[in-house]
Amino acid sequence: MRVSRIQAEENRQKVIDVASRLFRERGFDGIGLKDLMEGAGFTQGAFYKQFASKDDLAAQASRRAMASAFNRLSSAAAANPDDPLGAIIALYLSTEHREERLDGCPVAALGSDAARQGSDVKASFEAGIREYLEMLGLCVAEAEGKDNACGQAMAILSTMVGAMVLSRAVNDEQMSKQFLHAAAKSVMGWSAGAAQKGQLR
Amino acid sequence: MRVSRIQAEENRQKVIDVASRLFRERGFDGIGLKDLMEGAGFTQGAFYKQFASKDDLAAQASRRAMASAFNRLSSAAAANPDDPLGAIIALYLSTEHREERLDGCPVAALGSDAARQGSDVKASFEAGIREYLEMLGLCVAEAEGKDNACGQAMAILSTMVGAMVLSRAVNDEQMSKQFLHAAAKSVMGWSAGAAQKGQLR
DNA sequence: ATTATCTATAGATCTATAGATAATGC
DNA sequence: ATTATCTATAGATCTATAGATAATGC
Repeated sequence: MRVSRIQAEENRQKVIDVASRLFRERGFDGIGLKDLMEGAGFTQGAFYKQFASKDDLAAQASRRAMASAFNRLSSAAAANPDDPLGAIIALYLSTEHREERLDGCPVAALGSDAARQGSDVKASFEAGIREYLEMLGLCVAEAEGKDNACGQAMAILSTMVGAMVLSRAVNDEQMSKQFLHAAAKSVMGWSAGAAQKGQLR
Repeated sequence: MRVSRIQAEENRQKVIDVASRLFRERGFDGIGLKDLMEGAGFTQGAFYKQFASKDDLAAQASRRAMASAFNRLSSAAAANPDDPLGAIIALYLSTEHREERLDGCPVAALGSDAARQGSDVKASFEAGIREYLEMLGLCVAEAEGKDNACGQAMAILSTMVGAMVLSRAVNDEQMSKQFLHAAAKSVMGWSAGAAQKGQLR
């Protein structure tokens, strides 16, 4: 039954990966250790040799989820050097992202929950949010000069997170889409695409 | 043990009031029927004569919470007829609101959770969000003409909700405040105060 | 007679721990 | 000898129901 140290570490990583997805889908309180461990292919008994507590896993899974979401946005930006912010906005405020809580932005999927968690989980969110802001700040500075790029990055992120939360909290598909479109239109003003079209604010 | 019909209805309302607060504080999955009923001064056994299920209470409590939050914002707007939007923004994006999940905006406190709930809870959120948008749309139209007031109301609400969620998801007090300030600065552009100062976008 | 609330409980699930098992690592 | 994972279980809690109690409403 015992596996090698290397295998054990791989297994631990597997649990973190699975948890980072299942927490986003069901919430920190919406899934138990049994389902989390079985989702990774283990029994519940193995949990406490891998993690100190459910909170411990929540903090590590949050960090992993934030890093994964950052990489997706960052890749989209890198693939569109002419308008990196436009690419990020289009990806974040898409109906595909809205439908995909499992692999989407953890702030939108778990932000309200995170407020109720301990400081370890919040530290994971904070670290990921700082990465988000750095990325957005660079885009804004590139398009518009670096005057208060940090504040503008915060405003852009707020608008995108809020629009995604709102679009997922209603039944009406039309209203849901309108939130995404209205937010995209609003934050696009900061992008290079808009700047080129003379829509600078 | 039995009480009058009138008293029974008052008791039911009391449970909804208490639940609207406790759900905001602990999340839909973070508090059980026993604590909810005891918070209202009853035992758990009385629950199913008052409500069909926990989901049923969640939907009714969400509606109550949205109505209560709308009233607070609406009152602030009415008390400042010169700049109603400015008053709403100042109240929503305050550190007091951030600290007060229990009585604050349910979208910020439970938005991520609502996405995982059934259509009844989402209907409650949707109805409240429509009230929010109507109020914001009127403010925008008043200050700036009614061209696309609805879309601007959606963008403003998205920015405010997102900033509150973000400000509650991090440990760093400075960063938390910066989200509120950056969002306020961003959405203030739509207010009458800004319009009077020639800061129209 | 009806019923709002109570006490009590069923049956499921939750987090966490204990001890068994079987493979690794020294 | 150590230990990663397993089975099993403790003790708490969850949603929901059943039956008792005592007051209302006819």
